[in-house]
Amino acid sequence: MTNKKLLDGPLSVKPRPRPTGNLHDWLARSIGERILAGEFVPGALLPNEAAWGRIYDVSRTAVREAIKTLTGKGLLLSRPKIGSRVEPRDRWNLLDRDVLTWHRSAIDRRSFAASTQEARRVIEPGVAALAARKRTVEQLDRLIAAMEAMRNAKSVQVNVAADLEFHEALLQAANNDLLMPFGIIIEQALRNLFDYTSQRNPRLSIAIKLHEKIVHAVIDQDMEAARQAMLRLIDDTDAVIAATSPLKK
Amino acid sequence: MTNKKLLDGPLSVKPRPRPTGNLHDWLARSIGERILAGEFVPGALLPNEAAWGRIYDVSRTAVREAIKTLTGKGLLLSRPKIGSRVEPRDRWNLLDRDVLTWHRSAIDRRSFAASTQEARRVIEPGVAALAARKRTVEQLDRLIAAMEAMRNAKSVQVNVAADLEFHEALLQAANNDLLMPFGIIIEQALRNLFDYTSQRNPRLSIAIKLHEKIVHAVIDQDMEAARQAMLRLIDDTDAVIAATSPLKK
DNA sequence: GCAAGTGTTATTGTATGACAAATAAAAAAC
DNA sequence: GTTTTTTATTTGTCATACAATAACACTTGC
Repeated sequence: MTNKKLLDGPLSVKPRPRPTGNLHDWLARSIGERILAGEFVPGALLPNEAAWGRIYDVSRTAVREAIKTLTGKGLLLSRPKIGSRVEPRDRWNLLDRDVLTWHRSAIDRRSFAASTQEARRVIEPGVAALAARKRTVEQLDRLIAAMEAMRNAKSVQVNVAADLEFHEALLQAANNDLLMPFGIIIEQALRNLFDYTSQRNPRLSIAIKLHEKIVHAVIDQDMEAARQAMLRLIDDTDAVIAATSPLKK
Repeated sequence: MTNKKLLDGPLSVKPRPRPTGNLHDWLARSIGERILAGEFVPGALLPNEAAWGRIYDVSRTAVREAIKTLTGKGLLLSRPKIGSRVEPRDRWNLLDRDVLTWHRSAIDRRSFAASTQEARRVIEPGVAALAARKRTVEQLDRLIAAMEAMRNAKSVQVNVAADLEFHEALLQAANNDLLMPFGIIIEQALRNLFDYTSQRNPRLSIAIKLHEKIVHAVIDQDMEAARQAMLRLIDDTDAVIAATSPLKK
């Protein structure tokens, strides 16, 4: 950091808790978080590259690479003489791992949980039905193994991992590339749920039974049964969330 | 282009049909297409930055920015001393506009149509149901306006645009951010359908009636009716696709 | 006044060269 | 054989210079 041109006045807007790891990654994260937090709304013009460089005391190269990363995620569009403008929300790749993480930390927990559960309710029953129809035997094995791991889990951590693996395996068994990106929502929904309960799930045995119904439907290749079983599982998750205090954190 | 270090031997692997517009955008597209086409499979190591520079006769700067773009889309991961490695497929942001386009041109039309229709069948009925429950009056107005435009359309182009607008409006009316990224699938599905028929849709009047049923269900806030109406619409689209020659192009 | 062209200027785009940091792989030491 | 050290390769970061683009102000001609 031999950047001589430090901001010398009161215009120095932001602190710079200089990080670990790659500079451009960290920059992309910093700027991305600020966009998702609403500091720069869609249509707004960002500070220009040189300004970012001054704000964070980094070279224009690093700034540009960070901006390219964010552009790749659909958050920005840069044009000469104009600058970098925040894209409309419907262009954002909200299912990108990073973007979803920033989004999650920008909104309150409960409404995030509500969105994820709502989205799961739209998609996962159909995924379960597809998996029931199209799964290969290898994919079925993976699902059964995840079920087994869930049943035998001795700790909450192991249980959560098995749960994630179960839903990931189911999604993969649906054999449709275009649905795979949805996995990140399931993952976030379950992690969020885990943050809520944070203890041993009191309904764990119920949850296990519900998962088993899905497995059986997939074994039988019964699309409707799979769909219904998944719906009941999501209902149960909603119940767990509803049972936690709305004021918690 | 004053790059003196041209490849001088028979190792010069690729042509360079130097493009229009931004170099790094074009580079990202070129490399992205090659990845989606399977030239570099997940886990494979890409040529290093300097090599790309030689291959396309561009500076390392441009190469790095292109790679950052692709990394932002989840296709790559770069590490010092290693290089840039193609990420596993489930990390790819397949719902990114660019990535989906590259994917589309990398696989054959029919299987792309099959995937998109299958995905729509999973997602859109639930979206229609959600929209029926949660739409605001403004959102309903937008939906009705799209319906009107569809009814009055004099050309295929206008009809397709209205159709896209209809489904986009419906998706927006579902009021769930996490579902918005799926809009790109619907868009691609409809565009693909248009490429198929490429003429005036012989079932146009049927399609319009099916869309109207959805509108009425959303007006009535009848979730089940909306779901069923959407399912019937997708069935109809499948029928149109099935009616076209499997050998066409 | 106003339309059309013309120049000015702010911003991103591209190139080059240099060095830092990370780390896999090879070499050396034990 | 195992551990440690060195080396080499690749990405990461910086600085600087200039090109390309296009919004905006300005002139010019009518």
